[in-house]
Amino acid sequence: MAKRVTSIDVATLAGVSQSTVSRVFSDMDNISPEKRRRVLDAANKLGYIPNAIARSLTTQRTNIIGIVMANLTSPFYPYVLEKFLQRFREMEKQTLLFTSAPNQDVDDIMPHIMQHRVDALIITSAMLSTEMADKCLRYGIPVILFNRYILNSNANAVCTDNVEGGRIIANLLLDSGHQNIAYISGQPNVSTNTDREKGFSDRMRERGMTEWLREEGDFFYQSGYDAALRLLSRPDRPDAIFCASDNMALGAIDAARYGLGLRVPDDVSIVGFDDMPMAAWPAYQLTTVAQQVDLMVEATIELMLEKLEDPDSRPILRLIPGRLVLRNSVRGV
Amino acid sequence: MAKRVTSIDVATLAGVSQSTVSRVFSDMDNISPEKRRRVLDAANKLGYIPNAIARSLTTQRTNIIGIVMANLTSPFYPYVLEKFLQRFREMEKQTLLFTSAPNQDVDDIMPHIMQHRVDALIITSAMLSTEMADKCLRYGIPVILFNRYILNSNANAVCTDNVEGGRIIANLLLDSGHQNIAYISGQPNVSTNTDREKGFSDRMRERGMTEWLREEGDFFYQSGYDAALRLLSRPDRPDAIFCASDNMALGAIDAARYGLGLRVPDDVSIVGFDDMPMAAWPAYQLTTVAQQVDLMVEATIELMLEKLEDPDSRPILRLIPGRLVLRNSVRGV
DNA sequence: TTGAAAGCGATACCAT
DNA sequence: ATGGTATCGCTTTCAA
Repeated sequence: MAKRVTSIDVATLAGVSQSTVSRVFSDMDNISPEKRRRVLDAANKLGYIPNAIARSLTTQRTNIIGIVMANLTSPFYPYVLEKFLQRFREMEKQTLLFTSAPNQDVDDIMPHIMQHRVDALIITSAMLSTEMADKCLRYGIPVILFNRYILNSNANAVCTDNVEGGRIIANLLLDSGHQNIAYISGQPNVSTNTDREKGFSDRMRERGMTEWLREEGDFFYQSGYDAALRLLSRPDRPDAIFCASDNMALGAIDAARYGLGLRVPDDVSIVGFDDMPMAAWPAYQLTTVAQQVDLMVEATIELMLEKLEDPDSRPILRLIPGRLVLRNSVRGV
Repeated sequence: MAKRVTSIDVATLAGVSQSTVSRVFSDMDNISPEKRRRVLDAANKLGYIPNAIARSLTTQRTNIIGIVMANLTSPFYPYVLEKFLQRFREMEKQTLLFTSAPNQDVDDIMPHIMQHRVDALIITSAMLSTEMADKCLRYGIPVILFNRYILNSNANAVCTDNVEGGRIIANLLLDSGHQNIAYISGQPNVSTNTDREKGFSDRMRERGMTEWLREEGDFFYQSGYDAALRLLSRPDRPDAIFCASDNMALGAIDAARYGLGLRVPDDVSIVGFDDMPMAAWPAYQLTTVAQQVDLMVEATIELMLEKLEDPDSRPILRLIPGRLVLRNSVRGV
């Protein structure tokens, strides 16, 4: 391998001190135009690229944001990741990406993350133990949860207002005259699921419903397909299904159509949650509550910057409203 | 912020030298069990986490792999990324993720990547100028292109055998008796597109076809939808369409069904390329040529490790065969 | 404006 | 097996 070029090599060639080279590449302004030119020439000639590792060691900042993604395979998250990357690029921050292994707690990978001294950490759709959150706080690393929250914890969070989203859907289905509304859940114990169900159930009861069908899913396509098949094969077949995610809703539509030969929305209305790109495809035309990803990402970054400024300010939970998107999978609207 | 804990603090508390602390955390074995315990106790008490930045500075290795993704929004790539992350996790490597801005050359972000001294770089679906490839070589950073290649360059590459894939599809459609086969292309000047088209065209001609319809797309859903709409509205409507990507093929199916009321495959057969998860959904049942992502990722990592061992070995292009997946979007098979 | 020198927090070589 | 110390490539005082 070619010998590595350092600022000393550049300094020697340019006939200046190493400090001066450093100043040029740190964008300091107290430098004579002539020396700056000489330094840049020399650097160019040698193919010098400043070493961010060494810089981080002295500045105590890496300019790297850590981001933990739980599941990239669900079509909603790549879009989230893309947005974050785009914003980070604009901010000239680098991104260290982690995935938590299936069913693995984020706690397990935290040591790896901390070793690299990221400036801040964003965790999507996964939980962090309170102890870990505290540890990060002690280390001065702001942590923002995205799409999950923990009450009474030191972790900040940005989340869609899932409870209100659930209410919106209950209203929609009841307003459009559905009588027998079923719910297909996501994984239990996940706030996105429980909140959506809570809003839905509360509003159902407020409006006089006392019982309804319910199947358990796991947010993924296949579970929606299977659960819908079970629901729609019953003698007391529901006339509407609220699925806790778009993914499951698409599965439910396919189950209705291709599994049982039913028409959507004529025979059964189906609603999702998230608004992933496929929801808009002609094949599905899914009515859903959109998570406003752009707003959520923006809020997350804003929160992160605040915490970077004042690490000890008290934790914040920011709720972003969901937006009802009417397409064509609910009859009578 | 709490004062940072360093190996010196641990050494002091444990009553040993700083070197010893370092040895414990570098997994050296020449250490008495008793001192090791004392060190670990002290570290634990203080909440010590080794600083990877400082370590990288001395070892000249970051343990970080850079990976550039062109478009996360196409459902094929998240799966690729997921695979890479999974393997890197197993190898205890971290991942620095970059996206090239739309229509931006990877060259533009290379300085950022190089600053962080990644141990190796994987570039998916984007090109690198020959000069940059050379520069990386000089810096001793192995570069592997994934899903693209450049002939006669210093860059290594892993790619599906797209030419053969194109041939396979021509054979399939001709064997099943189609007479009027159209092609919807991806972006021109992209090897994945040109190779697929080349294999397809060559085989078509070898088997006596001289002319066929062709529309230009860009690999994305909407372009497939639009192009199929144009093709299928013609008086000499094709009885089969080969789309250069699954994404476009799904668009084409929707265009046929929902745009024109045609049945797939009865009225028109449609074939894709990639085998993304949705291709298997009941709504589509898309016949396609699968890119064998697992094999490709494995080959990429293997290649990377080879290059890490011997940076000056000559560049390698590794072709992975595509695998025909027969579902239900082609009639007569 | 410029240069000299002291860190940053590890690793690794050299003694012991 | 352990400790002392030079070193990695920068940034950042402090003097000049």
